[in-house]
Amino acid sequence: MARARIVDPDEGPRSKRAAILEAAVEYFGEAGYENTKWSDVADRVGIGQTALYHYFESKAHCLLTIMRLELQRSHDMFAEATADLDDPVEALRAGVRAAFAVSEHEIRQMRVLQANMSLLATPRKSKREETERVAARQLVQMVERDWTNLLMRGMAKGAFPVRDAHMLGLAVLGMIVSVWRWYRPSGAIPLSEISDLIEGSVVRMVGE
Amino acid sequence: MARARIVDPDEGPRSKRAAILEAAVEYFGEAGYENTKWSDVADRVGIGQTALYHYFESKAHCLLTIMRLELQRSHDMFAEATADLDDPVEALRAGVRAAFAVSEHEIRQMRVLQANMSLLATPRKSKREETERVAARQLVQMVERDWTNLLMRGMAKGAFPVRDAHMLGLAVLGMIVSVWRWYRPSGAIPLSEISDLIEGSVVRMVGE
DNA sequence: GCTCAAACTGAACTGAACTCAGGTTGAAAT
DNA sequence: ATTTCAACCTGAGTTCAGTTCAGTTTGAGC
Repeated sequence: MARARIVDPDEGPRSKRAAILEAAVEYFGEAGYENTKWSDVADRVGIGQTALYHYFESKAHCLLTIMRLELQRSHDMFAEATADLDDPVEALRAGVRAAFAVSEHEIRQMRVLQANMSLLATPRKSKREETERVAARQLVQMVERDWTNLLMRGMAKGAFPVRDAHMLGLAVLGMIVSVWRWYRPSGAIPLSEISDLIEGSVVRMVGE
Repeated sequence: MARARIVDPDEGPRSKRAAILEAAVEYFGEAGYENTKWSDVADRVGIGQTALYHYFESKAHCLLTIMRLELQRSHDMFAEATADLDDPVEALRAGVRAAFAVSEHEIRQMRVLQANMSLLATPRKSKREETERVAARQLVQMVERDWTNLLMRGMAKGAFPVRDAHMLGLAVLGMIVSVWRWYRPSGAIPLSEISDLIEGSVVRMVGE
């Protein structure tokens, strides 16, 4: 399994793919996907609108790519943070902390992902879009399994009371990602405080 | 305060407003707002596309109306469920249970609301849309305050340990509404089980 | 300095949301 | 029973962002 991992295209020396993705994350994250014109992204990068189609099949294809990349990052960060922690409670805490140890650009990317999550539900007409969508969906399930497995491990070890690990995992994950709907770096509350509160809440709701 | 409550227009005897809202909830909820053509809604109701504009200024205006109505409902249900419960823990449990005591139509409406929440962030160009948006935003804050106040009351009474009630309230609310992103009535898990698990989780994370 | 794929472009096309300029209908007042 | 008029509706356009087309330019590597 996990054979379907998309290999991102090798970028030529004058490729603007990375610049497009960055500009798109910024616009989609700040103004919203619907509110940003595809041509705005082109302008920001300094190319004509049609040049975008050299890199992405469509505006949606670009969005789906951003979402997949963010999901890949989330999954990788979780795995790295929890890898060599045997104590389930410590692993749980590390997982939460990793989820909030993010740069401003990554925050925007999270926001884009969360705001457009429902896009992953329905099939796409074009091949490349559908490929990205399916890959993203699989990554969503992987991230869900990351949390579920952690909880199941803890329950098996007797560190957590036995409950429906899948549903509980979804609830934990839901609580964590809900932060990206309202959090803004410019706001009054520092992210570290949010992280601490969520970390404590997760430990309490999973434990006893 | 709360003076800005929108009074929904009196409907004439042959008004199709209710029918449009119902069809729109169904389409937006099942296929997604972006994926449903405004004319699909017209077809379902049995009128020409342009007749829609007699009732709503735009597709977005209809969506915003649906969202506002759902927020109003959520707020009212919470208030009703928790009104005469003095014990903070009991009130908390009642609030969670009320959030999940919903019909299939209301589930779809929740899904529409959650999937398009980010629409409330940026101002709208047209007056009527903006009015709906602002009203919806206020209702969001009211719902947030519902939970926050409940937590603060519990903390003041010594029923819950003192923590940042606003952040905790947002976390609780985030966990609850996250269910509408994945739950489908056709799925294997009955809603009552989800409700029970969330209820327990909320009590544990808020209490100690 | 040649080559050719990568990178780009202006002009045209598409389709869904929306506007316009009226036409129809039926509840209620006369 | 007729009239009235606001509510309700329509077909024919318009608009605009996303996309396609039919090529042209660029520059890294031979």
